[in-house]
Amino acid sequence: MGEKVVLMDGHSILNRAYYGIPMLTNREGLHTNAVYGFLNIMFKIIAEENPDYFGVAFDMHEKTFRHKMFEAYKGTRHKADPEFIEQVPLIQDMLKAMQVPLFMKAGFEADDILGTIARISEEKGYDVRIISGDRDLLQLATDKVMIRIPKTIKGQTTIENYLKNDVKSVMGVTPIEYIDVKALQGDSSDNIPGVPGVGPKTATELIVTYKNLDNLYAHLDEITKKALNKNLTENKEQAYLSKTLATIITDAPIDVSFDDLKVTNFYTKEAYAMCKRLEFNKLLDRFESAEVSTVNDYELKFKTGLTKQEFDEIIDNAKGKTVAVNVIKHADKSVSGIELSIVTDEGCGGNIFFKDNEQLDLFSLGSGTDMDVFEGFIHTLVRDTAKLILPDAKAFFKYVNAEDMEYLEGADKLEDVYILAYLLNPIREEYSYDYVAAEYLGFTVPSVKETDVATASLVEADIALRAYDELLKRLQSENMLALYMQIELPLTFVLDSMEKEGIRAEKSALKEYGDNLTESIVKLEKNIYKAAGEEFNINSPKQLGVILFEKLNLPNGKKTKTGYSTAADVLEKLSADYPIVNDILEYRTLSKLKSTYADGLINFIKDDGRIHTSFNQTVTATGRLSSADPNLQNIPIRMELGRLIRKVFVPKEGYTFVDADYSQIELRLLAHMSGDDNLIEAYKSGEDIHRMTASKAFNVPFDAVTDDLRRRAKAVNFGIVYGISAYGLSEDLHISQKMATEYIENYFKAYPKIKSYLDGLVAFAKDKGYALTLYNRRRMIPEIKESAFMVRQFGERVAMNAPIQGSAADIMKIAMINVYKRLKAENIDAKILVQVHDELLIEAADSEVKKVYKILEEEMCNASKLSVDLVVDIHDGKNWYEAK
DNA sequence: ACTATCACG
DNA sequence: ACGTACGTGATAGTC
Repeated sequence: MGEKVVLMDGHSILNRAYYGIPMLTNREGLHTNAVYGFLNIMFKIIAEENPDYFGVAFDMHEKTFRHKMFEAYKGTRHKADPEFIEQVPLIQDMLKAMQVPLFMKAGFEADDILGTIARISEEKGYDVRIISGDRDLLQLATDKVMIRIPKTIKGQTTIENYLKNDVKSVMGVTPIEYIDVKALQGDSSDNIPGVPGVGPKTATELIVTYKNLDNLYAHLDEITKKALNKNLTENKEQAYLSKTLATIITDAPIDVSFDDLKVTNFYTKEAYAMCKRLEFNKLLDRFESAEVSTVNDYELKFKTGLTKQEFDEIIDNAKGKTVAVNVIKHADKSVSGIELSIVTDEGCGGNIFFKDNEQLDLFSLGSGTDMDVFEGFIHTLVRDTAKLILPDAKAFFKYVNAEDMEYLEGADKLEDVYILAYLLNPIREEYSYDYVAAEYLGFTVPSVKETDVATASLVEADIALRAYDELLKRLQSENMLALYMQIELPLTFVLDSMEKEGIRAEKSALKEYGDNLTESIVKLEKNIYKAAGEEFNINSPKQLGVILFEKLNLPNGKKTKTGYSTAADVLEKLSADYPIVNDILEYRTLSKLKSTYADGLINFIKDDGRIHTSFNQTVTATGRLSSADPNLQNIPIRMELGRLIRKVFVPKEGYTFVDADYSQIELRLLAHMSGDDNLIEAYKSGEDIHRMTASKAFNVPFDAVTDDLRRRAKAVNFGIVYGISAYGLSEDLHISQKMATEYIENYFKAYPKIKSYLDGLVAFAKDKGYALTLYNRRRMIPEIKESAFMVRQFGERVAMNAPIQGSAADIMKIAMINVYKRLKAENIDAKILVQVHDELLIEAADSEVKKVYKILEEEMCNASKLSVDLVVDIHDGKNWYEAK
């Protein structure tokens, strides 16, 4: 077997990949789908061919010399997406990093380079494979030169292979004749004019008969079709010109050194770093992990697994210093315990592991001797350091006792690195230390997967220490320092308090609620099976779809990617005519309540009888909090049956729930931020805002607004806040898009400044790439610069929504901090337990309820001074149901 | 790991 | 023509 040369057509494969793979972007906002697809095709080919020589050819520029000669035909060539163009240098850099030779030559297309190298290779007796997405290359096929055309359909890549004979059997002409076919039929994407009126079929027929242009024109008189004959005659010159354009040059003046083409090692450290940067995590497996540590300048100088004595010394050394501290609870199958890592600003650091035989409980640390030592270390770190740099302050607080927490709150010596990173770009999935290292320090560091937990926790501390200064600087230059110092950082203490406090939930009541549900569910199940004529899994949308739309033949409206849609809005349309559908809807409701709430919540009730959720501060794109494990921000309320669950949330004995929620805070913010006089006046009048909107937008006297009209106006108000679209509104109100458009126009007529305000938000985001809230919180909107219409429109809606939703979040956070501080300062026996975006739930000693009302009212209303008043509704009760 | 669905603001 | 309201998290089923 001779040696093998594999050549890739860079642009064309990149282009195939671009259109074949869904859009991907990395955290820098670089588009990477084409690069990713290219590499996958490349690896597949290399695995199949195992070549001795490998290279990739690129066009020098979008328009090459040969085509510049014929400027006239340029018009048909449509401009490539910027998202594609951006990836050309990326793949070239990647290939260079992989030691793959690139071929480019001014004045020649990639085709010419491929043709030339293929010819030389064949002359040397090598087998040649050319990988391209372009059938033009077929003219290069011989018995030794195979053209391979990959096609990616639904993620599956199949490859068409053409040797000389394959071209003949598939295209009907030989590779050489194929040039003349192209000359006749033309190719608009390649600016080859061809002969008017001659398409692929006629062109092939003609060349099959006459073999080439010369012979065709020599026998022109044999062409009996009048129009065809005329076209060929009149466009003879253009046909020959087209042939020149279509012919791939095989003797381009390029130096081909087969030494350079020799395949060496693709998996270099540079390539590894690039894959990391582009976030091609699946490809990283191909690299030996030994490369990792040598990728860049990062070096971990500290040791893991220190003894108590060794760590003692390091802690001693840390006194009075700036220290990064990281605590990781580590629950492996074999060992459970805590990793404690610290790094000081004077180059000292280390890690120690505290083994715990029993399962660690966050809310009551074990009392073994090891735990005593651990607690001693934490105490010293809290009290005796000058500054604490924490990757995740709230997580750290879980290991700090109440007294030390008091001290910390007053000490002003904290930085939270992940909050800093979150504020700089809140749309990240996560803020892991390897992200911070790569984004803000330019280091590639081993991720937890690539190393062990101990090392990872130490690296995390190290990165936190190295990064916080840079992060603060960036925050300052973006005018976000106040947001960080006055809102987010103080809030960590409030959230910590809420999480530690938890909320009491009655296990027995929850159990009873669940049992009642089960009874109803069983009955519904029976009905459904009977109506369906068989038993099936009602929870499976797939099986349900088959039963409803195939077996029972119900009229089906919408479809999803995977099959029939059985979503509630689809089923609701059918429920009037088919009783089974009603039962299914009810079954859905009940099983949701049972699985997520009744059964779900019971597992979260701890020994103290309370549920301790996590309020996440670095999750949402807009600045809101989120709640998880369990989510206490989506406890049912809209339907009575679900709402009853709130009765299991109760205050401890002698205490009462006080619940306060902002009235229409987002709409009030819209009034303030847009400065629309009509909306501001509407609020100042104190009238029902939806009724007012209906009256103004639908041109009806205020008192004549019907409930239905009010409902529609309310939907428009919501729509405005979401970043209005006629489609969305029409779906929501079940009206035509035309009607919805009319509603929106009327709305903007009623509130003219809102229109210009929203337009301004979109323009701002288009210009800057982000949106801002009242308190300078930033939301990146990369979508707004995309060329894909849908994506860009989404970006525009986000640009309208983020400032409103985000400002409401800012204000609520300020209110939380102030309420928290007031309760503390005035020594009131009451604690904030839960926040639900515009609502605060407080557990107050019965005797303190009145004071708590006052504090909530004052602090929530005065959290921000707007041109319309902030209004708060407050209730109290002996459970969450009553208090709301 | 991904999709569909549905609970909340 | 494109085919969606903004922001979350949990569950069950499917691959």
